[in-house]
Amino acid sequence: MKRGTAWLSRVFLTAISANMEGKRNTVQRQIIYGALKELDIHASAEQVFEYVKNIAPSIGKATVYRNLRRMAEEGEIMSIGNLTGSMHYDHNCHTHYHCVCDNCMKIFDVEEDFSEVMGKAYETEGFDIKECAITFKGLCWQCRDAV
Amino acid sequence: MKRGTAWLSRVFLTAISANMEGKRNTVQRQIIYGALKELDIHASAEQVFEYVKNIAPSIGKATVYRNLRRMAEEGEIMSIGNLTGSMHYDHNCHTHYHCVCDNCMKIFDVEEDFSEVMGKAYETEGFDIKECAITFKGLCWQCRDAV
DNA sequence: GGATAAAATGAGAATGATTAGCATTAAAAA
DNA sequence: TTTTTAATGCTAATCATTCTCATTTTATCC
Repeated sequence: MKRGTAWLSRVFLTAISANMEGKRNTVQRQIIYGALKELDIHASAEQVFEYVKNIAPSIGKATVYRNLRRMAEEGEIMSIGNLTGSMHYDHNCHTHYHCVCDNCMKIFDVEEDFSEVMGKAYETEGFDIKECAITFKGLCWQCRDAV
Repeated sequence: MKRGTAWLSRVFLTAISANMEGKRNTVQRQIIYGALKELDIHASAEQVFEYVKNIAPSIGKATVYRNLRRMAEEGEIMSIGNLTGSMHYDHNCHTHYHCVCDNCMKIFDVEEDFSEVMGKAYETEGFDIKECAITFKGLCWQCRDAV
């Protein structure tokens, strides 16, 4: 049973709004972006790969890693390091930060505005700051009670 | 030419002040701690290993990784992830944060106090925050002019 | 000071995450 | 439809790190 992936574009016709000049909007890329959005848990590349396998088993692991990295570089999604040893991705691209629970390892959003923090470091360090990653570690409200 | 490492304790008699109950203060551990302090560049485990090889070529890579991880767990040194893909270590243990230059990849200290930031996240997220990692990326004052 | 128990070491194999190489496939343009 | 070349899907390779385990060494006990 040989199958292509063209039929999938009907299912996963995700509107990818970023700059695509010179790039090709492949079905795989759409599926991967869609999977990240569906998962909605700051998924790791491996988690995205597992999810994608159910939709299109022919998609290779390298394609998942490649697309996630590129999408992050192009600003279409956000990459989050320093959480669990592997890279995680977030389809939510507006500036925000993260908490990781030491117990359940779930990742939570922190929506506060820390722009004054960046300005502070800029002034005193003379460092031309492009981006700022803030990661909190601790216990989420569920695990705080359970542990 | 067979040599032990006992002679080295005279050279690297670093005062390790942390809780050592049940632990053994081996010569290797002292050398590794001393190397991290000498390097003073937020070295990676690999960099520490390279430096240590010059002092005591017999010290294995696993021992360097093992000791750095343990010392960080015990609070004797500080580990810094999310910088370059590998784990870095800092003998400076008082609370502070880091800038990484995108160009020269050097790591700089940020001495500001962000405790109010942590408090803010605690209040609004209900997250019991144990630690907070803030990493800035950008260009240092040298590279800003050179690039 | 020597015997003893257990923690720590050193060497290399194993692991996990990620990337590289390359022949093949398939978007977008002509 | 043909052409161009970016993107894919394998697999092997890489990199950082941890694991395994026989051997060594530290701290303790006599």
